[in-house]
Amino acid sequence: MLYRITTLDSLEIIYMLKEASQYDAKVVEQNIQKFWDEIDAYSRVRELRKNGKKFFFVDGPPYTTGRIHLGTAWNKIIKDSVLRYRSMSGYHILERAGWDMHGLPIEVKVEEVLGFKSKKDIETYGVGNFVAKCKEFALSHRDEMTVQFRNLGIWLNWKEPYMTLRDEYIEAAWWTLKQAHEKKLLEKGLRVVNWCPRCETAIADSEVEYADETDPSVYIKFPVKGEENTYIVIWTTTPWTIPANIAVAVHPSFEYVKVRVKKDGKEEILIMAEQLMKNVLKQGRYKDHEVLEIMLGEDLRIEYEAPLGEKVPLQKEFHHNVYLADFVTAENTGCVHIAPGHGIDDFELGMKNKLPIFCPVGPDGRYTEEAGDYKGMHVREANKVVLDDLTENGLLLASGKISHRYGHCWRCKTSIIYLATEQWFLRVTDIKEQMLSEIEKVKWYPEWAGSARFADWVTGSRDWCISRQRYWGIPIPVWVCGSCGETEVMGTRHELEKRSGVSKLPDLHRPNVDNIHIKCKCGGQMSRVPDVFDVWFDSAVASWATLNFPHDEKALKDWWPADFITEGHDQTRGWFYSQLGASMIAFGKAPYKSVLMHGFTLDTEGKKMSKSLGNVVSPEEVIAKFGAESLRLYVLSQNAPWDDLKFSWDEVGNVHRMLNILWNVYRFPLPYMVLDKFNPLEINGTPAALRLEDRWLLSRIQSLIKQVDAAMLEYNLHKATRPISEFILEDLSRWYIQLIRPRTWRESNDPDKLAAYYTLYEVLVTLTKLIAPFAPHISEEMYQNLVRNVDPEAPQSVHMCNRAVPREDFIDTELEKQMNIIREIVEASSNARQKLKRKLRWPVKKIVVAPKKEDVVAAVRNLEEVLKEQTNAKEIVLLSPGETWEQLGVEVLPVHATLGPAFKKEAGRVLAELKNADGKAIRKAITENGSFNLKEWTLTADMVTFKDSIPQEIAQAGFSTGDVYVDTELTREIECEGYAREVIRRLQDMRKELDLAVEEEINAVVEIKDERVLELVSGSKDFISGEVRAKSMVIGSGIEAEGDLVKDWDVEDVKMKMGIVRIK
RNA sequence: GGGCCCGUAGCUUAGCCAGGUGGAGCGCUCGGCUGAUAACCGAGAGGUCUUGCGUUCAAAUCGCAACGGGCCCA
Repeated sequence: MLYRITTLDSLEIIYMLKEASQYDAKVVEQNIQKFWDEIDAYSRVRELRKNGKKFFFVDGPPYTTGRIHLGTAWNKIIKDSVLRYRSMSGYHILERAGWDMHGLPIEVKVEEVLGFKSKKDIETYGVGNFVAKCKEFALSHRDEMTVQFRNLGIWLNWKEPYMTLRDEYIEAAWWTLKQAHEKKLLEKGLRVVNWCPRCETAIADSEVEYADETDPSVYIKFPVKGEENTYIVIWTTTPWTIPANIAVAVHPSFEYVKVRVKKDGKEEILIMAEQLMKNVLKQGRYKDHEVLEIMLGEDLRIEYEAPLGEKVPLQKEFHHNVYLADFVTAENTGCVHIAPGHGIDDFELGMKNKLPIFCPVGPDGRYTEEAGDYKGMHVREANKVVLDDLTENGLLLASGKISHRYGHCWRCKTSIIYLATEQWFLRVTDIKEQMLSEIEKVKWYPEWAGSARFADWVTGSRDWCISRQRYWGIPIPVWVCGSCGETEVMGTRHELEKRSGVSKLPDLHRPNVDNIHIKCKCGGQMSRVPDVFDVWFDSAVASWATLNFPHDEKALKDWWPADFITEGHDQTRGWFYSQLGASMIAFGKAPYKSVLMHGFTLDTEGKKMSKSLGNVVSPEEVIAKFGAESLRLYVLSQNAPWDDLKFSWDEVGNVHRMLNILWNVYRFPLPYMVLDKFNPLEINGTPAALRLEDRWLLSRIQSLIKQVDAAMLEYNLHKATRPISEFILEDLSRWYIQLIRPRTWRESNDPDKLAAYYTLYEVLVTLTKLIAPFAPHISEEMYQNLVRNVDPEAPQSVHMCNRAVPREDFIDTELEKQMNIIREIVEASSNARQKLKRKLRWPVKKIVVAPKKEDVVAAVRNLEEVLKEQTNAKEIVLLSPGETWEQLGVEVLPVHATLGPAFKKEAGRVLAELKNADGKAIRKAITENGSFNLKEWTLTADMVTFKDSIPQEIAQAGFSTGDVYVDTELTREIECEGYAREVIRRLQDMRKELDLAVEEEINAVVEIKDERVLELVSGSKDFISGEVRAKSMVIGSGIEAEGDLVKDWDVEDVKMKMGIVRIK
C-alpha cells in the first residue's frame, strides 16, 4: 500500500510523494480494504481510543436472510459514518455487529428446502435435526452478508458479533423474562391472537403483513326468537366464523329500524341501522318496504337463534343476544356479528359481558369436534359450505365479493385467522405510562419520531404476546407444575442445571431443554412450556445481551444504556418498541439515550422496491458501476436521513463525478510537487509568501469544518456532506486550482509557488481527515500518499487521526466575502464577453466595475490581481458606488403621455430636437433643477426618462451588487497576445498528442500565410517558445512545417500549419 | 378508517422551524477552455412551489381541507 521506493545503493527507504493515475474506485477500494486488513486497522483504531469518553452503540441486528438490500446498506453506512466521526473525535466506541438469527423466516426457508408442508413433517424429521438445519442456514447467511457489508467499508466488530443464537444471548433473554415474572408482568392467558394456520403458531401484530385480497361480502339474517319472520341483519367477510357466532353488537346511539319488506310474495321483518336501510334493501333486492318502528341501539333488546344451530349442536346451549359496543360503525348493516373466539373486538366484548369464548377451530385451521357437522373441515373451504347451508335455511340475504386489505403471515403469506388461544403475555399495558415518560427523556432525531410517531404507537399498543408454537427460537424458560400449576422461570443455564440436576446441555435450544423436568414445591413435576419466544423478544434484549449481561455485570455498569442507535422508521413498531418494553421490564428505563430514525429506499417513482415489481436495485449493482464510495456519499447526501430516498442512478453518477474531481484535484499538483521534490515537512509554520487567494482557501476550509461539525451534532448527515461536495467542486476545483495554474507551471522553486504548494497540501490533508468518516477509502488513499509517504511518524491510517479542528488563525470571513464578490464579477465579465463573442483567451483592454455597494470597492481593491488575471484584462477601472461610467452615453426617452398634452402641435418638433440633444446635459439639468430648456421649450422631469447607452465595443453584464463593462476594443498589443495564445494553445495540444512529459523540450515550426497575422505572431516568438518549451522556433510564411507531428489549423479564419519535433 | 412523514423546473433537490424578489445539480440548447483532459467552465431556456380555502399589508413557508406517495396501525 505504501508508496515506498528502496534505492539500490543505500537500501534506505525514501519517503516522498508519488504521482497518481486516474480514479478507479474499485481499485482504490480493494487496495484500501486489503490494507486495513493487513494492519488490522479497525482493532487498532478502537485500541487507540480506549481512554477516551465512552460511546456505546447498539447495532440493530439485520435478519440473516442472505443478501443485503439498498436499505440495509444505507442503514449501515449511516452507522459507520457516525461511528467513524465519533472515533476521530476521540470517543472510545463499543459496538458489536448484530445478527438476528431465530424465528419463522428461517424455519420457512428451511421447510422449503426440505420440502415440508406442515409441522407434522418437522416432527417426523426430528426437532433436533430441524433446529440444526436452521442454525446452519443462519450461520452461512451471516457469513455472506458480512462480506457484503465489508465491501461497503463498514467498520463494526465483525470478529465478535452478537448473535441471537448464542447461549449467552439466550440467557440474556431468559434473565429478562425472569424479571418480568418477578415483577408480575408475565402472564398466561386466553387471548385472540393473529394465527397462521400453515405455520400453526401465533404471530405478533408486527409479523402481520397487509395485502389486498378478495373475500366474500355477505349479508346474513339471524332469526329473532319469539317473533315470526323477524331477523336481525349482519354483514361479514368471514362466513367461516358464523358457526362460532355468540352475539350481535349494535351502537348504543345509532337509530335502528324494524322494517317490513316483501320479496317473491313473501313478507319479512328486518332489523338494521336506519341510515343503512337503503343499502341493505338494495343488497337484498327488496322492492317495497314499510318502516314499523325506530329505536336507539341502546333500547334494542333482542334474543336470536343460532343461525347454524342444526349443524353445530353446541350452539343450542348458548344464548344469543344483542350487546352494545362503541366500535360499531355506520357501515353495511350497523349490526356486527360477534364471535369471541375469532376476533379481537369480539373477544373483548365477550370478556366484558361474560360470554363464552367459543373457538371451534384448531391450530391447523380445521374445525374441531365442537363444530359439529363441520368437524375436520379447513376454514379455507368452509366459507362456501357455510354460505350454502345458510342459503338452505333461507338466512342469506345477499352475497357478493369485496376486495380489501387483509392480514397475512409475513413469511409464508398465508391469510391469517384470529383464534382464541392460551398464550404467554408481557403486560406492557401496565407500564405504558412509564414508557411514555421515558420516550420524552430520549433525544430523537428528528424530534417528531419520538414525540409524535413513537409516542402514538406506544399509546395504542396492547399486551405483548411473546409465545410461539414453533421450533427455531429461544425456548421460553417457563416450567409449569403438572399437579399444582405453579410456574417457575429459569434465568440462566446455571439455574436450570441446578434446579433440574441435568448438566452439560449441548446448547440451550430445543429439543435439548424440552424434556428437562424440575421438582415442584408441592412434590409434583414441572415441565417446560413447549413454546419459543417471539423473535422480536430476541432483539429486544440486544443492548444488554451484547454486553454479555447477566454474566458480565461490570460491562453493564460501565456502558449501558446505549448512547445512540439508528434504524428505519419501520422499527418504530419493531426494535425501538421491543427494546423499550423489555428494558422497562428489566431495568425500568429506556435502553437508549438517542435515536436517529432514518427513511426507506424507494425506486425512482417513489414506489417501494420489491421483487414482484422488478424494481429492486442491489448495493452490489451500484458498487459494480460506481464503487462503494459513491454509494456511501450518495445515500448520505441525497436526503435528510429521515426522508425516504428515491433511488436515482443519475444522482449516484453525479456523486461519482464529484469524487473523480476530488481525485483530479488531488492528482493535479503531484507531478509538479514530485518534480520539485516538495517536502511539506521542511515548511515550518505558515509561509510568509501566501497570496490572498491562498489565505482565502485556508479560511474556507476552516469554515467548512465548522459547518460539518455543526451538522454532525444533530446527525444531519446530509448537511455535513453536501457542503463538502460544494467545497470540492466550487472552491477547490473551479476556483482555486484555476487561480494557481500559472504558479505551478513556473520553472523556479520560488516562494510564491511554494506558498501554493503549501496551501494546497494543507487543505488536501485537512480534507482527507474531514471526509474520512463519509468516504473512508478515497480519503485513506490520499492520506497514504500525501502524509504517510512523506512522514513515517504520522498515524498509520487517516482513521487513526484526530478529527479536523478549525484553526481560528486561518479564518478570515471578510476575505471569504470579498472573494465571493470577485467570483461574481468574473462570472459577469465572462457573461459580457460572451455577448460580444470575445474568447477568454484574448485579453481585453479594460474592465470597468460599477459597484452599487461599498463592499464591492473593498473587494476589488483587495483582490484586483485575481480579478485581472481571471478576467484576462489589462486594466481594472473601479468606479465609486452610484457613479456612472463617463464613457456611457445617455439616451433621452420622451414620455409621450406628458409631452403630447403639453406641446400639442409642436410636440413633433420637440421630439425631433430631443433626439439630437445632449443626453448628459439634459440629465444633469433635470437632476439639479427638475427641468431644462430645449430651444424655446421648457421640459420638466415627467416628460423624459433616461437610459444608459453602451458604446458598440463595450459589453455589459450585471452582478448582484453592481455592473461590469468590458472594453473589447482591439489594440495591436491585444491582437499580438491573442494570436500568440492561439498558437500556444495549438502547440500544447500537439505536445499532448505526442504524449510529451511536462519538462520535455521541442523544436517547432509555424507557417502562417497571412502577412498581418504573421507579423503579429512573430513579435511574440520568445513568449511562445517559453510557454511551449521550444528550444528553437521558426515562424514564417514561405517555409515548410515538418516534424514528428504536423497539423493544419484554422485560427479565426487564418490558416496555419505547425510542426513539432521532440528533442531526444 | 387512524397516526406520522413527504409533494418545489423533464429528473434529483435547497429554501419551510423563525412569512418579505424561489436557489442549485443533472438533462437540454448555445458558447468557452485545453498540461486535472475518457476532464473542465460559462450562458440560456425551463417554475399554476400538488390543488382549494383561510390567516396576513405580504404565503413555497403558518392553519384547515382535498389529492398523490411512503411507513406504521385498524
